[in-house]
Amino acid sequence: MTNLEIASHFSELASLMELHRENPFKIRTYQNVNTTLKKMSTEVADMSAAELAAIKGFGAAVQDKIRQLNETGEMSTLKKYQDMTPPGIRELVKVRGLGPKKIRVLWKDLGVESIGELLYAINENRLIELNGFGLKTQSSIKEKLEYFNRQRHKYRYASLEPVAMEFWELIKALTDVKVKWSGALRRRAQVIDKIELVVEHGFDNSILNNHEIINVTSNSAFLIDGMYRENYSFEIHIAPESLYYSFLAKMTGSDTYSARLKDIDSADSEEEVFLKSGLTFWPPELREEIHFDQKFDSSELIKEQDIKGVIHAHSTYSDGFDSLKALALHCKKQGFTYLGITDHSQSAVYAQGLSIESLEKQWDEINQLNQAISDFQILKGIESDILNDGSLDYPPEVLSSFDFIIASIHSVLNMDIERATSRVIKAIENPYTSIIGHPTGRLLLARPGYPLDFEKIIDACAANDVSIELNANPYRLDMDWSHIPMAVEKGVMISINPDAHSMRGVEHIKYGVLAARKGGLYRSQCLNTLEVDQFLKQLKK
DNA sequence: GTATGATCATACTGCTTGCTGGTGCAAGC
Repeated sequence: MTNLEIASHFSELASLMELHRENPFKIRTYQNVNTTLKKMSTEVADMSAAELAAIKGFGAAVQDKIRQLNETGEMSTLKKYQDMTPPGIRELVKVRGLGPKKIRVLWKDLGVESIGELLYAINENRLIELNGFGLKTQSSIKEKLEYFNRQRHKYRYASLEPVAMEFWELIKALTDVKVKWSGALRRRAQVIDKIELVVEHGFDNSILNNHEIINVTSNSAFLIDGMYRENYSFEIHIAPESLYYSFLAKMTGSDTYSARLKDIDSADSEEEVFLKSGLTFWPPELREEIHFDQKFDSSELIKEQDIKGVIHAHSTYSDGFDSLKALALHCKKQGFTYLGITDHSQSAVYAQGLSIESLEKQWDEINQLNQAISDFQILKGIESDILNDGSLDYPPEVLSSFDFIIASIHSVLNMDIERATSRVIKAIENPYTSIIGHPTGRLLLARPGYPLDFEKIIDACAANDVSIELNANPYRLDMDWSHIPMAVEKGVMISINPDAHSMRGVEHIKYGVLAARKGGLYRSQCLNTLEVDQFLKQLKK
């Protein structure tokens, strides 16, 4: 079992125990196990018993539960709490903004046992009779449930990618004809609802019947759809004879885009289809509406290997899993030439944000490491919280000591568009701000983020020489790729940042690069494709 | 349930916000 899978078991256990009012310290322990597992760079399945026992917060009971998961795929304690909780209530626990205390009241006092029943009760105005509930709480719960329902049965690209790869390999092994990804998956959309494949004419659609992990729900001469491994929808489109590449190109692009492509008989490649349709060939990720009439030089598009520096990473000084030294050595080994370390600032108490004293300690260590590690540089950065009024949370004399500053919002995420926009603009106008971090605060499929007037944000960045982060964490991918053309047009540089909380987190850069390519970003428009000297020079411009 | 300092007992990120009910609490980061 992977760390992420194990982590989700502990996270569910903690939530269910909270719902059943168990010992809060046990709950805290399981929540900590969840966060630790998500940050770790080594799979616990590959670790020895002694190595597992050495991890802080992993005592005998936790080790035992991990062992059980790895050996049987199940955890008996979790099973016990699952059996005590109706399935609909277990689903409610996953809705953001609705905590265990409120859910318990809804379940025990109102008798609600599912999302559907809860929405019905809200429509009958029945929540306001409950203790601790009022009209505002009722309508905010309704909003959150509706958002949750809209996002159901969708996947973030990073979580679907390995499954889609596995499915593609499985189909390829069953047939001799050509098979390729298509649709939103091939366009590398950040949120996707199904795996789509295009297969060449001649595909024998009976081979999927009675397959143990593929469940076909409808099967015609042109389209097969069904479920893979119980919870992944798929569609297999069968190309008409001699039109494989035309069909593939059409099934990959968005609707309006595909309408411009012609049926080219017996084409040997997608490039030929584009050429004979009178269009420039674009890689799949760019085949979206908003690029319709734009011109791109696809050889200039950013690639993963163009990124020179790892910007935005957390170490054990705040809430990261790995030490500063381990992170730096890892980045060097991966071929990067610099690391911009950005632990949390002092007001981020929940993430052990750095006091001024801890900052000085970190700077001493950075100086020593920079002496010791050759051909590599660690830059002194910080992810400074943007406070409610838009100010940063260190005094100017401290802010001026950093090599660069990422300013991000981590609290009060519910401002309206005017207040949120002016808050961010004030942070952009701060003379010490270099980069605006995860600008909208969204979490894909979980939280929409606060509303922002993005044009004003981009204008303010252009006026103040501030770059915008494309946070590469697959849950964020924030800024959204669709805003990249506007930023680029106004000369604002984009920094593709992993927001790494461990060595492994550095890998997320690849998802940021995919999103940046969707936005049509060239390597010259990306801040951290610059070598370290140019990077620093660009900041000081 | 775990870590720590002393052998069983004790402490465990903390602050802000907004809602509800007239001060306390849930939820979020």
